[in-house]
Amino acid sequence: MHMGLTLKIATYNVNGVNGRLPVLLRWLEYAEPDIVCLQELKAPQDKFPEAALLDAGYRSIWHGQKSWNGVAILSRVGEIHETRRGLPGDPDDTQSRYIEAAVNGVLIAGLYLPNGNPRPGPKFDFKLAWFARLEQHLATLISLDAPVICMGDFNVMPTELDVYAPERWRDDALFSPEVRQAYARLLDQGWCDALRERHPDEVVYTFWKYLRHAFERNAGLRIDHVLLNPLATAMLRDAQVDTGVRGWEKTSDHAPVWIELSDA
DNA sequence: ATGTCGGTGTCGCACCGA
Repeated sequence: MHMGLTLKIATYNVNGVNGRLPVLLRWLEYAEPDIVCLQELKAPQDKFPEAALLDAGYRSIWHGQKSWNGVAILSRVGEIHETRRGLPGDPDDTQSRYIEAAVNGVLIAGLYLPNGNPRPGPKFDFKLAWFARLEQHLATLISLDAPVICMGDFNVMPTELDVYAPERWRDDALFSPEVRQAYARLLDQGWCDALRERHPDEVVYTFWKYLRHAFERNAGLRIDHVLLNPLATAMLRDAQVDTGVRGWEKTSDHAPVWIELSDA
């Protein structure tokens, strides 16, 4: 990162990048993020709206997949130097859930962690295995001599404060002890949960189901997270959720989350 | 259990995953 620079970096689970394109473009214009990670593209590799995003001022790299998953990194502040797509450790994992790139002197890791329901079951086992691979990989990134930002839909509520009705989520794959412990181990590695760092005691949600007017009732969850290595943590100036976006027409069930980093 | 989306397949309504 260059001296005197401020970067606004965001993550947004769009829940279908093509069905959601008008909302995505509207949010980019409204929020003016410099770097963005997207999840749940739900688009094959050749159906990503590269041209529309270029028109909006963003270049992109993406890892698409038919029907499900899919992650992307957008930048309006220079080239995106891809360093990795897919987590190491399982050659049989074909799901597009991880993408990583160097942009403007910072390393960006964008991820979409498996949902894992129903628990118990093979999907839950896959979630734990994926989490273990993430843990291993992030251990290799935390001490890099550059700010590292690992962000996305983790499908984990880290604490009771992050769930509108904790008792109803006890057995769910998003709130199970194994998964919360895995998230806590990332923090133990030294990663800083940026949103919680800036809002220690506040109820902050990033996701509300479409069902039963969850947003209107603020029956939400905090499952989209921004993790910072120590160098990035020292530059953290702000972290917020664009909650209003969740109230827009034809919106995603997630709201965008962003941070501001500055070396000034 | 509830009930709401996008994407996909087979064709105008079913299913799946979330």
